[in-house]
Amino acid sequence: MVHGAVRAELETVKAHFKKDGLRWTQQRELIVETAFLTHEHFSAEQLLELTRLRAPEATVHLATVYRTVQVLEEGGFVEGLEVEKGGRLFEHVLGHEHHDHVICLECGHISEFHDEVLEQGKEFAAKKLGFEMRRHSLRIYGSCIALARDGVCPNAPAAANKNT
Amino acid sequence: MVHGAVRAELETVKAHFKKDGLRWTQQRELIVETAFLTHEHFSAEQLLELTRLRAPEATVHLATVYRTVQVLEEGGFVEGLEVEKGGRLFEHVLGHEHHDHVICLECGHISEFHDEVLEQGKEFAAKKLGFEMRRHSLRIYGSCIALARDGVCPNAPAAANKNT
DNA sequence: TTTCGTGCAAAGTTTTTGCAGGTCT
DNA sequence: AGACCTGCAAAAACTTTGCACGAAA
Repeated sequence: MVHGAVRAELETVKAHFKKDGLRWTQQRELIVETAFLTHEHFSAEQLLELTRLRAPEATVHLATVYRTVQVLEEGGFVEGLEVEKGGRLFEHVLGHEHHDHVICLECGHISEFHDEVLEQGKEFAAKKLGFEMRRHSLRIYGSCIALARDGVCPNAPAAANKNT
Repeated sequence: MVHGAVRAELETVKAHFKKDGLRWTQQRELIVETAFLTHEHFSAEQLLELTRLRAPEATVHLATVYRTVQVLEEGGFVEGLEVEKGGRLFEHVLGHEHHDHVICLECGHISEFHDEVLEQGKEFAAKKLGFEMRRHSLRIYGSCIALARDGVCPNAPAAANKNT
């Protein structure tokens, strides 16, 4: 089930592909849909699994996921997040307000937050340097919010990936 | 030539190693010295090359660099910086004031800056979330400062690595 | 039908690991 | 001597690429 906002954005992506003479294939549609439906950060491998779950009958290959995500990133539809171990994680943008990340050093869990004061501070700092800011990434590392609150890390030591 | 500040820090690192029952070998000393003498971000491979330049007679292997950098990172003597392509870059900390990074999307050049307003903003934002901040990383991507100023990217397209 | 995309497998990168011999304490 | 390190090579983990066939325009 693809609800309104996702459907609209899907059209935008489709238009973007067509504009560049790229084809809108079954695989691409599935991958993009899945990326937009996922409210988590995902690796290429996870996105593949999620896509296959949604469409077990279709054939989708990891290489295709990589290729599609690359186009999406260039188009500004998803953003990559480099992490310390393993490869990169992605998240859709889909008109989201920019947000920063809070990463638990214990379990790898990633939370998001938005702080207007910080946003203005970045804007100002970049301007002061005469630097043309295109995008930015702030990550705060420490102990999980839930860990601090409940005394328990909801994501067990071995469960850094969570896509349910 | 190892000047004062580096020498002092070297002793600190050495003490840290010994405290943990780790040995202070010729390789480790060379690698750590080199890391502290370098005022640039370096990859493991670059650190190896720099070390070999400083001590052509010694034998140092890439695996040893990785192992040493790992210990240094755990001890808080260097910090890793995940980058979009290829592996991670490192930089020594050596009592430096914390700084943020400005990365040119054209040439990959990394500049640094420090902004007290931003620092306080991060502190405040983390506190507001009840998150225990251990460290943080802010990166602003855009066009090189020098590019904006001079109209020329000082680091030619193919020269993302610069360690002189 | 022409062009582009896909699956597959192979190659590329960067980082980690097992092992046997060498070095530090 | 004993524990820890190192170089080497092989393995791992992640991503990219060449190619022949299949799908989109």
